[in-house]
Order: sequence, then structure tokens, then C-alpha cells
Amino acid sequence: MSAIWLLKTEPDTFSINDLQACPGGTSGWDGVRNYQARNRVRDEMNEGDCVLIYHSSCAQPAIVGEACVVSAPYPDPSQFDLDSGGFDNRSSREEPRWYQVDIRYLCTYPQPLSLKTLRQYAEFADMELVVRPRLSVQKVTERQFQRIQQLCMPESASA
DNA sequence: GCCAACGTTGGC
DNA sequence: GCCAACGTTGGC
Repeated sequence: MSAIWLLKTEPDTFSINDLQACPGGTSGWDGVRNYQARNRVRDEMNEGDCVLIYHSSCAQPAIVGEACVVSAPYPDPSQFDLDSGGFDNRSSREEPRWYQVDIRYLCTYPQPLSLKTLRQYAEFADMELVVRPRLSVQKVTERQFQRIQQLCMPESASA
């Protein structure tokens, strides 16, 4: 049973377009530096899981598209790299502190779902994005996922 | 750039 | 282990 995640990124730093432009549309999702988010990546993510990409800290905060997890969790290499900005001197190769997965671009939504619009739907009132907006690795329920797809890809919703 | 929410650090 | 101080996130 694959899970559904929402991953936040600042488009000025790494947008869904940047992900799409990566070789094979695939990139390591590095830079998670929060323990609760880390635990989800390290302990709960699996290859094959679905991913919603969310753009934060930008003009139009929104869910903008989909990706999928294409690796098992593994230590985030940037924690060992002094020049990466993600360096953490408390980490060691033997005891890595931060983990990542590789994700692969799937699609960009024809109609991104802005945070503003999402908040107008009562059915999203208990979504983590609304309740705990700062957590960078969020869980999405199957029901929420299907509704988001309906709203973001209206012409293909007639399944 | 402001500021509320909340995560982390570190002295005790 | 408490909690004050401080740092970060992210919408607005």
C-alpha cells in the first residue's frame, strides 16, 4: 500500500520545473532538516509512494503537480558537504542524521490549487497543510488526493 | 518586511 | 527536564 505525501519547496530555490528539468525528471529531495519530517522520510517513505509538490514562500503558494518516490530512503549527502548549505557537523557517515529519497517528476497540474482556494473547501479543513502548515513533509489521505486531482485536472476527472 | 507559530538550543 | 531565548518558516 503506497502512501501519499506532500513535499514543500521554495520555487525560487527548486521548483517543479527544476525537477522536471533534471535528468530523467529525477532528483534527490535533500535539505529536510526537521526531525519529524526526517522521521517520515526515513521510516515511512517507500519507493512507489505518490508525491504532491507544493510551492511555498512565493507569490502564489499552491499545490502545483505530482511526482513519485523512486528510491528507498538514504542519507542526505548534503549533510556531509561543507559547501552545500545543508552541512551538519553533528552528522557522521556512520551515524547520519538526515535522510532523503529520490523523486521523479510526473506532471504539472493544468490548474494549480492555491492555498487560498484550498482553504475555502471545508473538506480540506483537517489537512496537514491547513492544520500544521510548517511541517515540510506532510501526509495526504487518499480522499484528499483524489479531490485535489479532480480540482487540478478537471478535464480528466471523469473516471 | 512584518509577525505569528513553532522548532531548537542551552543554562540551570 | 524545564523553560526562556532565540532562530526559522512562510503567509500576508
